[in-house]
Amino acid sequence: MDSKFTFALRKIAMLGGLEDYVALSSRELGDTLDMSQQSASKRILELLDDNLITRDLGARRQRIKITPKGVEELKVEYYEYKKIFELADQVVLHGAITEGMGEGGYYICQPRYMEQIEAALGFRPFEGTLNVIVDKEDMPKLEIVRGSTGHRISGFIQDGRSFGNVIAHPAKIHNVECAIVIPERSHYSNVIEIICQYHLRRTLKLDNGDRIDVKIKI
Amino acid sequence: MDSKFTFALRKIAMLGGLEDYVALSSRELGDTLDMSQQSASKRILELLDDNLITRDLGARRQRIKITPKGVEELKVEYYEYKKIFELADQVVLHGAITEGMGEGGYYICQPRYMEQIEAALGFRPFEGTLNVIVDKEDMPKLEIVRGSTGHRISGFIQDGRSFGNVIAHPAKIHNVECAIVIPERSHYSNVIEIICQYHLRRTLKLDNGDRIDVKIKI
DNA sequence: ATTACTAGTAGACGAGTAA
DNA sequence: TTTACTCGTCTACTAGTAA
Repeated sequence: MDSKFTFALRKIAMLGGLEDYVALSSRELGDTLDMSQQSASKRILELLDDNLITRDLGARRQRIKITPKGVEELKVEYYEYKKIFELADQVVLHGAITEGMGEGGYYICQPRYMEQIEAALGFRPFEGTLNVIVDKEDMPKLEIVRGSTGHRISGFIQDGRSFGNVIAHPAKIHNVECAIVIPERSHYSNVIEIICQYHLRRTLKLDNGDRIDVKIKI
Repeated sequence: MDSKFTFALRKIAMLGGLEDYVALSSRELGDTLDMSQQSASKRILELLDDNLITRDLGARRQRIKITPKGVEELKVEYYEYKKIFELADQVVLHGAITEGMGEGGYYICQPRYMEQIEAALGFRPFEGTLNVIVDKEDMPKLEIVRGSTGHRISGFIQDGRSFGNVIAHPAKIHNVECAIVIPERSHYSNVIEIICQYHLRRTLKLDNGDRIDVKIKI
């Protein structure tokens, strides 16, 4: 799609042509597009040719409306921008609550981890983690998270058992501050573990299978 | 801003040039912009000239990063799209034109009301209101409007008669800016009164019984 | 491989103007 | 007033090619 077409389409949308016919002379369009009346008229004919707008050519003033195809074109650009600017500072993962493996909760609740988490994130986690199965289509976004810095929580050895480094990424679930924790040497997994100051299941009344959004700052 | 500049800028952003330098040859950029290597090279020079990108011209591959000015340009477009597509905060009432009761037109045209309306809505209403009988099935939507904030137009007492508070909700009929006005202490009614800068009946060629859509921002 | 110059050309634009 | 044609100009593109 030629950028000058979507540019014109966007301006028509801003003038109200998205949902309804809008009275719009070629001179007016030319003014908003910063071009002559003649060129705007030509642009309108091109948009008509490409089936991006329809037009009701009245006696005095034409009325223009964007077609469903035109709306789709605009949405494509809109979603491009969304991707650009929402990926810039946060990633939103969609998924479903699942039962904890037991493992993660025990793991992260070691005092040596807890102290560091409190220092890094500003809260002392509730004992236990909330586990979320990330939607398949959001796995690339999870990889972005894995690739980002986060806060490193150093590992240690205790009672002959080795606890590895963990990366904590600050996040929010329904505006509740939390963090997702990922072992530094993690294998590929579609389950993420979330720690929080509060008991998330109780606070947000979550049950297994419930769907949630996890917003992660990166 | 020329649309072809923001187009190129957007593609560079999608390739990762928003936050960091991204290795991007003129041929690659040409491919994503659907133009020749030569034109892409020229486009890069133009963007540099306009201070929209900076560039680290290494021995083998140049690396490109969008400047703060370039980010601003992109954000302007992003917010334009947001405005276009998130105008979904509206209620559309369907109904039919009816004869004014006379009452409303006299009521709202009091200068004390008019001044406030002009200040709140940005237009001085034409004297008289357009009355619309709202479809029965849209009455729940009308209740949503009544429940929303709107602009309060304060009442007053004049010539021993009391004029109560009125709530004005900005609206559009076929893309013409207007507002529906509802007395704060209104009884249940399926007729709404609409004020507008223009004579709506004449401007939109409306007769009693004609059906219209009223889009109300909430 | 790159980047980017020059030269030639297609097409985009605006002025004039008709309907 | 509109919309939109023709036509001349000038810009924007690509091909060829140098560095």
